[in-house]
Amino acid sequence: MLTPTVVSHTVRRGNRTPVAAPRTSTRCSACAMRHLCMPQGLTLDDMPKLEALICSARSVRRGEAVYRVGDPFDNLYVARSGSLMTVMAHRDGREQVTGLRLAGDPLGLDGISTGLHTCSAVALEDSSVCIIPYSALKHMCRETGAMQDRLHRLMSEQLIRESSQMMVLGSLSADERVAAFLLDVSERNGQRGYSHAEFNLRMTREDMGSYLGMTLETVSRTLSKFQKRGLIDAQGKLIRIIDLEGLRHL
Amino acid sequence: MLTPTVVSHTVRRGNRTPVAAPRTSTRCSACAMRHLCMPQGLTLDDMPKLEALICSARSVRRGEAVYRVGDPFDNLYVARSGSLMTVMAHRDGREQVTGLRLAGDPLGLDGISTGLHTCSAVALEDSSVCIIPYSALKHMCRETGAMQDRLHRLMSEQLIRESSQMMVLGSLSADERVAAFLLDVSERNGQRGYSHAEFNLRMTREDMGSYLGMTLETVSRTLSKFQKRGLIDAQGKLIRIIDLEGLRHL
DNA sequence: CGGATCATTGATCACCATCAAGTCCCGTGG
DNA sequence: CCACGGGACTTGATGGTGATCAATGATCCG
Repeated sequence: MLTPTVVSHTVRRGNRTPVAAPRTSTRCSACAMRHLCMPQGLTLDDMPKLEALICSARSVRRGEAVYRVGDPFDNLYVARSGSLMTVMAHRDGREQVTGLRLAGDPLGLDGISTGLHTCSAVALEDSSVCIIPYSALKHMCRETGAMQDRLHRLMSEQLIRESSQMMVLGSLSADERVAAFLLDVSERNGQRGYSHAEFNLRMTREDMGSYLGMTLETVSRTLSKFQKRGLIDAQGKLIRIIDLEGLRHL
Repeated sequence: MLTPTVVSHTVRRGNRTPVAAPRTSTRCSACAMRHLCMPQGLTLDDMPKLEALICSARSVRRGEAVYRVGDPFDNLYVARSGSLMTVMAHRDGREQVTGLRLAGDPLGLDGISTGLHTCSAVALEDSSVCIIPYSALKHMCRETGAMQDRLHRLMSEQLIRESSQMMVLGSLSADERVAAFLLDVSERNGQRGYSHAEFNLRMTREDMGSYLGMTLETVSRTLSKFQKRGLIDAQGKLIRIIDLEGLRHL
């Protein structure tokens, strides 16, 4: 179902991306803190502890991986700017996109159970991620209940997100899948203070197809169909949702 | 894609199951402890704390739900005997099986993020589950690192399990899906000390189809095909795997 | 501009859903 | 005990959705 050309997501972005991209690494306590902790209301007393969590940032160029399948797990990450996707592989080499991560979304939680990453996280555009050493985070969770809550919630949210995607893949038609995907991205964009109606989807049609369990041709055809029906306006990766309700009703 | 008859999993089991089944509730510290904690090696010092985690058991009859979509989340559960499935619903009422839980598997982790359960957990046969109050567990995780590790690992394992299922749904053919499912059940059965080769699959063909994103007819046909090829021997719900390698190679 | 990737659209075909019988199995009641 | 009834399962026939193959057009970036 997936074409062999998907096999290496780092390479296929073309020769533009050098194998070893420069990694700027700067202190960035405020960043992960805001996303990982603040929303749930830490007390002022917690702030010093919070500062103790060593947290740096890292840039990833388009097509580059934050981590790959099989890499040892030491850190969690939080997308800070840009967007990334997670990719998983079968034994036989077939790959599938398993998730889209926007700013504020966590990355790497899957590595906790075995100590190895079971998927790769690839940047869809030049992005940056916050690095959160897992051991430090664990330590902090034992001191600060709010942090513990926040981590549990993050994991649980991720579980729900994946269950929902299982439903998309298991019971929706091609049209419904594409619509559901657009609505999901729209909503998440809105939650981040951007437009519900217009966004730049950095994934290729092939990535979308892989994520939605269909071929790139069907994705393209479906988007064209939606456009003809006046549901969306798609100019390549730039997508504008015209009739939100129409999309919701199929 | 899913027939309307799936809508109510509790009712459809027939009139045999009374609406309100009796719930035996007994102390059962040892049970959840063993599954949730012991494997990761708690020290002897931890045992008293462990005992403090109030944990009781509950019986669920075939077709009955441990919890339902929308129920308030207070407890985690661990399947103790029998087997259960998790079921999720769309807005429009369509339902899909999202997971199969055997003895030792956790239930309810999805409820942490919102405080409400987002799926239902329905018993596939008369079963029992351990009840673990989440607040007590949280408290204990802050005292005992081993417990914290264990909980994180459970959640992470669940994430991996769901990602894998996303791959099954997104990139495998009908034959491959059924084979993957049989191999998964076989392996998990083996891990529990039962036979790799022979097991009683309590799900109906419809449940399997729902879980695998296909119709019950296709499930049935696929199993028949496997039988003709000498890969398995299926007598209704009793399934014996004859050629494990054959299944692995498609 | 030139080369490669990405996207669109068309034509054909295969897989699997759907519809439809008919059988098996089990629990219940006559 | 056997007949009955209903759900579960199997199997067949047919059609539709989406995959596949193919060719062209758009876009991006060096």
